[in-house]
Amino acid sequence: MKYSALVIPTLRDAPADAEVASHILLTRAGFIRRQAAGSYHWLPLGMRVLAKVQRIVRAELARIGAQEVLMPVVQPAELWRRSGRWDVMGAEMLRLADRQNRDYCLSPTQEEAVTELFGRTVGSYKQLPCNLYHIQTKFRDEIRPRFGLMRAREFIMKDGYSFHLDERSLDETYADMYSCYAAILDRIGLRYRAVEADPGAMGDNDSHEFHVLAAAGEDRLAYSPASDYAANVEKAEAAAIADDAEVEDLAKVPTPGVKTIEDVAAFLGVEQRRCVKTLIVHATGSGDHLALAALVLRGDHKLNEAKAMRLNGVRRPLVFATDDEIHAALGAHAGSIGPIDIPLPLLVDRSAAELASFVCGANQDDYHLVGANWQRDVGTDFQTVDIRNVVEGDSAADGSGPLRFMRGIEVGHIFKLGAKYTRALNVTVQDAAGQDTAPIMGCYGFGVSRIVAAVVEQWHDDDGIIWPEAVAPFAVHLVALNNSRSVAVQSTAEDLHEQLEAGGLEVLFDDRDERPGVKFADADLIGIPHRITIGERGLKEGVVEYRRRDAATMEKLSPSMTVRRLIDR
RNA sequence: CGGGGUAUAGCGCAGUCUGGUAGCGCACCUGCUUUGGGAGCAGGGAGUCGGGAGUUCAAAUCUCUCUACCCCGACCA
Repeated sequence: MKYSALVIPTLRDAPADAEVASHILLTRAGFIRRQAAGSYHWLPLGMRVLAKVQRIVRAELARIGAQEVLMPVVQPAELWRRSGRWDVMGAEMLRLADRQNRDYCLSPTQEEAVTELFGRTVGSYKQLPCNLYHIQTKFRDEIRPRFGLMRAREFIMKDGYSFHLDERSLDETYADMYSCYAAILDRIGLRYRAVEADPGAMGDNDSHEFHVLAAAGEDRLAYSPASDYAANVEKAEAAAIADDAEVEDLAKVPTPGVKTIEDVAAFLGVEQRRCVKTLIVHATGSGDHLALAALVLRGDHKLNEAKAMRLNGVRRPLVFATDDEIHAALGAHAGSIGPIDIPLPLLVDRSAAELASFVCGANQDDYHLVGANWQRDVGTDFQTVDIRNVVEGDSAADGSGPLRFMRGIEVGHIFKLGAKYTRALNVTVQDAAGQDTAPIMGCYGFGVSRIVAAVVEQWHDDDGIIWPEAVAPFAVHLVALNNSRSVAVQSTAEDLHEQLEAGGLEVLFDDRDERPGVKFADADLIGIPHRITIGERGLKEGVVEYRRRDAATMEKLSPSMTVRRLIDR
C-alpha cells in the first residue's frame, strides 16, 4: 500500500496532555487521535493493529469453542433494574433517555444482556456448556480517564460469558479461558503475568487478572521471583514478620505535641518499625451507641482498607473515627492512642503482633509507652489479622521467598460469577431430570484497545514504536529514497512492492516526495518490523538495504534476495 | 468528589501582569535551490484568542459567569 494514499498524520511534537509512551507514540505516529477526554479516533494504521489483535483473539477463542455474537450497546434500564444494578452502578454508567423518555444506558458490561439472550435462546442442558463472547465498544464514565488508550472512557473490549450446569464444567471452561488468554498474549509477543485477584472471603472464588508488565502500568504487582506466585499488591497476603528484639520494661514517657509515627520515632530515637499505630474505626455495632474498633499496625506499615473492611466487626465501607469520637470514647486524642488497656475490640496486624517490645500511645494526651509487650501488657484479648499492604521483601504467601514489586497493565480478567445473574433474571435450563435449574456463569474480559497501548509500552525506544510482527500494521516498510528524482529507485521500489505483496506480505511503500531524513524518522516512529531502504547509492552496487526495527544491524542484499528472505521468513 | 492549573491556527507555544484590534516554530500550499537521518530562501493560506455577560472610546489582555481539558489527591493517629 502506498504511503501517499493513506492518512498517516505523524507529528513532531506530542500533544501536551500525553504523558506515557503509548499515548505519545501512538499519537505522534498517526495511529490514534484524541476526540475528547478518554475517547479516541482510530486512524488507518491504528485500525490495522486493532484488526490484528482482534484476529488473534478470535482465533484463540474459536480454538476453545467460544462463539462470537454481538450485543447492543444501548440497553434498556429495565434490564438493569431487574438485576438490581441500575442503582448500584453509579455514575460510571452513562445513562440517557429516548424520545419517549424511557431510560437507557450505554453498556459498561454485558452480564445482564447476555444472560437474557441466553435465557431466550437456550433451554436445555444439552446445549451446555455454552460460551458466548463479543468484541464491542464499551463506555465507562471514568472519574479520571488518562494515559490515552490505557484508561479511556470509550474502549473496545472482548467480553465473554459461559453457562454451566455444574462447577466442574465451569472449572473446565475457566481453565480453558486461562490458557486461551495466555496463548493470546504469547502470540502477540508480550511479557505478562497472571495474578490472583481478590481471593474473596470464601477463598475458593477463583479470579485471575492478566497483567502486561510495563513501568507505566497502573497496577502494582507483588511477585515471587522463585515461584509463580503473583498478586495485586492491594490483594497480596502479608505474612507476619518475626521480631528478635529483647523484651524490655514498660515505661511511660512524656511526648508533648508529638503525634505522628514519624515524629514519635524521631522524638524517642527509635525506628518506625518499633512503633505501633492504633487506628480507630467504626465497628459494626448495635443500638444507638457508636461502636468503635481499634486496628493496630506496625508504624512502617500501611493499612489495607480492603482487607480491613473484610473483617468481622469492622464497618463496611470503612469509616475512620473523628478526633472528637476518639476523645469521647477514650479520653485521649488521636496521636496518643495505643492498644494497652483500650476498651475497644483490638484487631492487630500479624507483624505488629510479633513485636516483642514496641512504642505506642498511652491513651493519655502527650504520653507514649515504651517497652510495651503484648503478652505482659495487653494480654490475649485481641485478634491477630492481616490488614496491611505487603511491602517489598515480605515473604511470599506460598513460602517461596521474598516478594518483589513491579508494575502491570491489566489487560484481562477472568472470574466465576455463580448463579447471580441467572437467578436475578430468572433464567433456567432443563436438566436431564426435566428440572428447571439456574445455570452458573463465568465471565471473561479482555481489553482489546488497551492491549494496543500495552504493546507500545513494552515495545518502543526513543525513536518510536517497535511492533511485534503479530500485530504490526504492516510487515514491511519500503523506504524509497529520492524516488521522485531517480527512475531506478522508483522502478525498483515498485517492483519490490509488487513482488512482496504478491508473496502475501503487507507492505507500506513510502512513495512520498520527502527527503530521506523525514522518511527514516517516520519509519522509526511508525515501527514496522522490517525495513527495506532503496537508494541510488545501493542500486549502483545492485543492492538494497534491509534492517529490522528491533535490531541495530543492516544488511545489503540484492532486491530479489530481499524478497526471498522476507517471503520465506 | 476535594485541591491546583490550563484554554490563542492542525500540533507545540509567546503575547495577558502594564487594554490600543494577534504573533513564533513545526505542519500545509506555490516557486526555486537542495536531497542517505526531521533542508534553505522567497511568497502564501489558515485563528468566533473556549462560550456568554459586563467595564471601557477600545478587551486575547480587566471583572463576573459557564464550559471543556490537564495534573495531584482520596491511608491520618
